[in-house]
Amino acid sequence: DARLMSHQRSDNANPDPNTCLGVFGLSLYTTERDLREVFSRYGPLAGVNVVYDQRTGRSRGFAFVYYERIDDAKEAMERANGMELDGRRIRVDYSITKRPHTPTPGIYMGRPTHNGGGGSSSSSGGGGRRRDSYNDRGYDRYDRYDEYDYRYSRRRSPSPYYSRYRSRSRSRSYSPRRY
DNA sequence: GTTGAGCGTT
Repeated sequence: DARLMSHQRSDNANPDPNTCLGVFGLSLYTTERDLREVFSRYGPLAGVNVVYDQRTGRSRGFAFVYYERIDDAKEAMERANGMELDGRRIRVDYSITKRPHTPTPGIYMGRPTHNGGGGSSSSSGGGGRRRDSYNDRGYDRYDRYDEYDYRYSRRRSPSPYYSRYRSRSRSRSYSPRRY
């Protein structure tokens, strides 16, 4: 099939050039500051994010480095890939994902359809909001959340356990006075 | 101060 060779599609092995680089194989002790020092050689950075394990709080051994210019990202990719950092051979590539996922609200994601006119609401909910191929490629689902109405995400009153715990520790902190 | 495949939250 000749068409297979015709144009190269970006997949996980061949991400498209991007201002966001994924850096893998890091030492657990490599910090964002360390990464800044190294990667800012190739151009001004827009940000650095080491990915931490949520439970332990320690580095998961990879990070994302954001450049302001793609050309700098490209150069950094070529020069820093395979370099040794804190005793580890690091792998640098264009990131396939662009951002941390926005924490899932766990609730209704639609917009309230406050139709002022009050007519017959026929096709408001369903399928109309397809964007483009953006979402398919792991680009931001982010913006969608920006339009999100946070009134619906507000939590209910704090759990009874919390208040009990509070009052107990509170009362404990009152040290009984001696005479 | 574990390693080591791996694309994401504080």
